[in-house]
Amino acid sequence: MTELEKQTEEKIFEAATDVFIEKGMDGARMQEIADRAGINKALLHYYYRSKEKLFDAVFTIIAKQMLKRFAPVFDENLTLEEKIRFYYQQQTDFMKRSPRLPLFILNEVSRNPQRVKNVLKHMDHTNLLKILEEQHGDEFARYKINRETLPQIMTSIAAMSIFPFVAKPIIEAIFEKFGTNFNEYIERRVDFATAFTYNAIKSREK
Amino acid sequence: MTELEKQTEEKIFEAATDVFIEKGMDGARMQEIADRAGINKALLHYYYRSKEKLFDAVFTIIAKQMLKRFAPVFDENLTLEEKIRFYYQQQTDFMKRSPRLPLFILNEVSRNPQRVKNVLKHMDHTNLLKILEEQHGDEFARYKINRETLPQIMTSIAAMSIFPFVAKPIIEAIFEKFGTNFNEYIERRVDFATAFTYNAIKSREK
DNA sequence: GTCTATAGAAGGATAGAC
DNA sequence: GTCTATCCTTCTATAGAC
Repeated sequence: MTELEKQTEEKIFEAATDVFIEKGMDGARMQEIADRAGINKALLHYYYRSKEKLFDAVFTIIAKQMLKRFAPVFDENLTLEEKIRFYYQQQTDFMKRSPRLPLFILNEVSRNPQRVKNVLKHMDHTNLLKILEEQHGDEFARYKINRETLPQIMTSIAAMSIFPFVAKPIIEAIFEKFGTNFNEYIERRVDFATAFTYNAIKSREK
Repeated sequence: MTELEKQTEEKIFEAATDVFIEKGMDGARMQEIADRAGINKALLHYYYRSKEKLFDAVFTIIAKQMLKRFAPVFDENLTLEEKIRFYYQQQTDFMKRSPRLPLFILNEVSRNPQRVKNVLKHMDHTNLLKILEEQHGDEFARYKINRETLPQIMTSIAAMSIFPFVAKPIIEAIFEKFGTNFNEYIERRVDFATAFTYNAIKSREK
């Protein structure tokens, strides 16, 4: 593959990424992707046979990149509270730069649930739970974190960080009526969510 | 307006609601709406001039119905904990019946933020904050709930209840690997979220 | 590998008969 | 009010020249 080929393919891929995230699969137009890439429609089909295949390529890469960012959560040198904070920080930083991305993924995954399975298929997940249990076994016992409550806690943490960006237009509209500023709210989000979550977990102790 | 007219218009509206929620504005097809309503495309345009206007009608009604369901949260006979539980219960019951609805709304609102403002425009919102402050002034003081932390708490509560349904395909795929069942998880969600949230709030006391 | 031109299908919208 | 037939635009995809 020559340098020029790679350049073109990459330009197409980047343009497609932008347009798909902005408009979704159904709303995206091959013409717009071609325009943004500075080439014509025919060339899109030369590199990627169809809109569907182009979308799949974009979606797979994006989803895998998102997953990769959170491996450091399993860093053993962090306390449980630090892990929680680290996760919130990573998510928030990421979504401040790509605010439309979470909704895009939720959307397309909902329309085609098979996509998630394809992405997760090649991930080493079997040990993640064990790693957490080994690193924080005593805390898990003290706070009654088990195979029943851990899913509740983890989805709550994901929810707390992702939802504000997914529901941004609604939150902004409501905040406007009460004189609250969305950006200031986000600036405080990591601190608040970390304390809120960790306090909730700690108070499970009896 | 005759009974038959109303019947047809309603059949169209209901079919459109189903299709729009399932496919979104971009993915929906007038032909499919006509088929499901048992009429032809021309009649769609007779009642609603365009796809856009049909969509607007559907979206406005749905959004207003959703908002209406939560007025009882401001019932003065409930304690703060009961209010939180009531909200989680309402949301969860609602989304168990219409699981695709929250993502639909988030999606379309994100693509056209003006829609939220149109829906909120006719709502009496100015007093909601005052009502809450009057009913729970002492708890607000004790737990340091103010105009800065209340938005954090309320978005957290919304997140905890809505996110599991919005991210259902992802959560299900991950749960599957760990042998967790989504429906059982949801059955426990109201209890867990209520305790989690209320504990987090209480632990703000110093 | 990249372009122009166009095929072919689908979708929204309308005209006109009943 | 409801239908059939059709217009017109838009979109994906391909053929063929360079």
